[in-house]
Amino acid sequence: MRISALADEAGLPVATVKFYLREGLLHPGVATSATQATYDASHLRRLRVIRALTGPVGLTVQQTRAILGLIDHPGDDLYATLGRAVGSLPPATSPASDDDPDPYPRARAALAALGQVYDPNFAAVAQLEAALEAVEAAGMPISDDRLLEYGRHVRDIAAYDLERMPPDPNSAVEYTVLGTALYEPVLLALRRLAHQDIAARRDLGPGTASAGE
Amino acid sequence: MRISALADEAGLPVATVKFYLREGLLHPGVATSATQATYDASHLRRLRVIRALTGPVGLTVQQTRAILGLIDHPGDDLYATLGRAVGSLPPATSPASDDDPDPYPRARAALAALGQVYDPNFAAVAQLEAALEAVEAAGMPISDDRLLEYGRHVRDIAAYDLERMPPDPNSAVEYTVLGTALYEPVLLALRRLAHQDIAARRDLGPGTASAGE
DNA sequence: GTGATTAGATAGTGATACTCTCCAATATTA
DNA sequence: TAATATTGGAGAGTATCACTATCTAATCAC
Repeated sequence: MRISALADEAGLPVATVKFYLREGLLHPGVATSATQATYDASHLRRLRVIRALTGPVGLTVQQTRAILGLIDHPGDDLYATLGRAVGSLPPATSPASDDDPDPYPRARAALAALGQVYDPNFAAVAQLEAALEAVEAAGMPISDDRLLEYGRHVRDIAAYDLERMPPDPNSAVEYTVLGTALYEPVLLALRRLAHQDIAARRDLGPGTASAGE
Repeated sequence: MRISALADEAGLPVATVKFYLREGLLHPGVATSATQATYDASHLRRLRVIRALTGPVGLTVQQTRAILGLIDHPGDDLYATLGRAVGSLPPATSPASDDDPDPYPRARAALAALGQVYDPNFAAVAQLEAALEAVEAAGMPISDDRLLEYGRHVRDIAAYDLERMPPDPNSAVEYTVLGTALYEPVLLALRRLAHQDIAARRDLGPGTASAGE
């Protein structure tokens, strides 16, 4: 398969495929001469993953490269690989300064309330802190009750995810890393649809709301 | 309060505040002369919302303007306003062509399985379709079982959200629109943390995984 | 009255994700 | 075999975005 056929199959301009090659997102084809290389199904598959990550998931090329790198060269520790994967996902957070004794107070409190491990080195902790800061600053702080409710459901979802991890180590990394990233848009779309569905069923006009938090 | 004081309080450069004024994200202050205007707490509050939306939520200035516009000028129908809000949120989707009899087959099937209303005009339906297409293309299709599991939990979360809607119509719109957008990063961070927590508890190395889906 | 500040407008910047152009070498086809 | 098309590779160009900087005339604070 030559580059034009590959681009056609993937539904992309040849220039874009070349761009991904240059950026190291797509592995090179097998060169058959100075001006020719052949590509196979693995390239097509990779292009589809790239488009999924840069599209609905909304990753930049840099972030996509980081995620793909983890899949291609997983460490021997899935827990650590998962941590690195989350660190490559948006929203990007800056590392906390070393001399701050309690860099993520909101996240720490939240995780304590949920009975979960608090590891300040995990990127998602910084992401949670930033998210909690933002909702607070925007005047819509999250009550403990809401946090517990969200946490409980989300934990069930995560448990479901991990129960279905494939046994093969390489597949496990790919499943976990891609699953974390790819299923997020699905989850958000489902939540938005559930809001709509419930609102529709209650036939809520602006004056027919119920009690506050 | 003058613009420099406002910028200081919000922790932003004056140039950025001016930019938001120009872009119509921030309402103008009260002009006291040709070269002076005063700003108040409402401006500070608005700046915090803007930063929350453009930061962790990851909206562009355009999308932020659309969301703020909905809060400032809500229609008299919360259901429709919610629809417009979701349409302004990423990921952006292009409208389906009118002559396509079934533009969102995956989303339609998913909603049918969940027993929820299918409304092809709702933006989240297109978003769900795009997300499902992407996971499929990436080689990690979602099983019906997983969809049901996600849908069930997410629906409970949405029900919790709507139960706590404030009674006042204007507050209800703000709560619903901002709540949809602002709580999403929290939810995603919690899911990532739950993955980590469960992985840590099981002390999962690469070889210690369980059964596949 | 003098130096700082402001509103408002215009232009510049740096990052990002492509997209285009060009070239010499090679492949395909008539 | 000759004409035409395609390719790999490299470089430059483009469009968008979210600021950021500069400038000017007016006004403020001391």
